[in-house]
Amino acid sequence: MSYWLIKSEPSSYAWDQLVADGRTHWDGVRNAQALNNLRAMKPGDRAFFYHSNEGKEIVGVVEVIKGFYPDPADKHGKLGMVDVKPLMPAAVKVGLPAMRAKPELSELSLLRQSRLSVCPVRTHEWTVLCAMAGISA
DNA sequence: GCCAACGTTGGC
DNA sequence: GCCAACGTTGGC
Repeated sequence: MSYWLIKSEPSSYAWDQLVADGRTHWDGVRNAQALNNLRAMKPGDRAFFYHSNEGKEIVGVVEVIKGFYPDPADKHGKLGMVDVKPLMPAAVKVGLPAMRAKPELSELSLLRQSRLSVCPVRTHEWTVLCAMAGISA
């Protein structure tokens, strides 16, 4: 099982919306590197749900319930999506400054490449972040 | 195939 | 609202 972090601006798709929907297609990813990460997602993988721009914090955990499949609207066959469902909210939201303050997270993809919308998370990073969020996932 | 110009993302 | 980082586009 792999771990990830996916970003969304709350003004376009917030955690509460995902909870209300029960599941969603994670599409609209165009960046090549983010798409590569998306392609590597497998059912059962977990991802932090991060609110960018507003909040700038981890607000929950999602589970991948369907691995990468192509976007039928894309004629070039490059774009695609995965399906995710909410797993649990963060008991404590984890903001950027808190993450930066942790030496264990100095290599965190989110902190190193702020514009990458789908980031990998190492196992030890996942563990640290779960502890900070007050959850066990 | 290089690189300048431009667009977008996202933190501040 | 500004700007840094970075991706993309297009002229050469």
